[in-house]
Amino acid sequence: MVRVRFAPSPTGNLHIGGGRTALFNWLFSQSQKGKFILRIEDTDKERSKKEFVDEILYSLKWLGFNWDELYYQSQRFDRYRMHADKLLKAGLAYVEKSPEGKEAIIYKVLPQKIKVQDLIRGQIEFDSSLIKDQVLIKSDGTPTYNFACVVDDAEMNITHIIRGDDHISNTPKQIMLYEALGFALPNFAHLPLIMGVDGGRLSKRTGATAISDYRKMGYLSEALLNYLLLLSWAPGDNRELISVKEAVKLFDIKNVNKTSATFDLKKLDWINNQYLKSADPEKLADELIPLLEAKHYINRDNFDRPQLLVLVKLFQARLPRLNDFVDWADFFFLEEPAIDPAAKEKYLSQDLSKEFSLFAQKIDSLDCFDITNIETSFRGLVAELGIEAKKLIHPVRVALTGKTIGPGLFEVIYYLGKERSKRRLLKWVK
RNA sequence: GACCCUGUCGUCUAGCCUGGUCCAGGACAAGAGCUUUUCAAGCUCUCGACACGGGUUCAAAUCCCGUCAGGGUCACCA
Repeated sequence: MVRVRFAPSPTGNLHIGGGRTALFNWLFSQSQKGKFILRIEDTDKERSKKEFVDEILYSLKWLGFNWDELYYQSQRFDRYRMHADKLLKAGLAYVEKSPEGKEAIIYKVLPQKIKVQDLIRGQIEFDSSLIKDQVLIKSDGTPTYNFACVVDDAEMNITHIIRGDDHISNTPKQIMLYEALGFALPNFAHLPLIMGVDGGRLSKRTGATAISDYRKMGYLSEALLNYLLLLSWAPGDNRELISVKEAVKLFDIKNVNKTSATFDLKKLDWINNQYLKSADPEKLADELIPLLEAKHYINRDNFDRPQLLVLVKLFQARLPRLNDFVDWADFFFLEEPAIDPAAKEKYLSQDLSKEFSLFAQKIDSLDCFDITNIETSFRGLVAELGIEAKKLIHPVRVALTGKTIGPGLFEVIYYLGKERSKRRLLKWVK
């Protein structure tokens, strides 16, 4: 039975790199019909925070990673102590006293060659004479990372350790401890790191790093997962859009790339748009309701849901991020549209009183106010005036929406309604 | 500095294991055009890479060596 674990430290939010590590662990466990174990590495009492634990669990749930078991290292200190004492008794470790008289337990590193068979990188060799003695239990009684990690992975029967590249140099240290403790070695697989656009480590400087921030910005979890997947793995047939569900079937850890990848928001936006296009409008509406409410565009308990669904359908094909809807569709909710100054300059700087009032009259006199009739009357008007349709379409769009971009004009007029459309047009009639 | 990992279009990648079908394919971005209505949507086209140098071979992106470059790690943080 395959057992993998994701072991975040609650000293910060779940970030992109952590999310990606969780993804590959989860993917591997699912593809092997194994177990996915979550272990909170909260041995650092100073830096570990309950709020970060909550944030990490929340983000993992949002991504859809359900765990089979959950452990906290802070509840297992007696296990680490017990194994450290064992090494002490066996003469493989020694005690060192600090000037204040506190005792730490330190593992004595013996010179040897250590070989690791990495599932992604192949064989890696280390010379342990380059590694200094390793602290197992610090003088404050807490275990060090490498020690707690080995004890836990062994006691939790972890079969495959899938983690970031930055842990490669921890691997020989951990292997020595496995052997000293008499534990069987697990398999190792080191994923390439994700870099920021500046080539360095992904950091807040190079963009948001917390998974929850991506949710806040309006990315769908399916899209983020698809993007993260593509960052170091490809199904091999030139496909870019692949769901996690499909990936589970096709995944083979041997096909994971070795090269570190740069996190590129542009492609994430594109993938997100692809998912937004085919997303269920009902679900998108549910996500949007709190955002629209925050802007006071709607009242949660009293708004026209069918109307919102219509708007979602009108916009979803062109949104890079779901949140853009709030700004792009604002003119449906606001009493007066916010006019973009550049758009006004470009399309409303000349006097269109005659054209606007004629069009207002036209739509006012429509017996059947529907998209087809609105377009027919508009086409009739520009024919009468002898002008090109686009000479009037753009100014009308700006007057009604305040923007130069958006869905088709006649749909906008229809959903805005006869009265509001008229009022917004006549506002520009002198 | 030492040790370790990695090096295909600006970015993500396919191909590399099992050399020839690759004057290197796809996607994002960018640029151009089309769309009797805009657009961040759609369609079409264009630009653009095997890090460098040696070697092996009839033949190398693919195998070997070296160089260079980028990254990671060297904590009583995880």
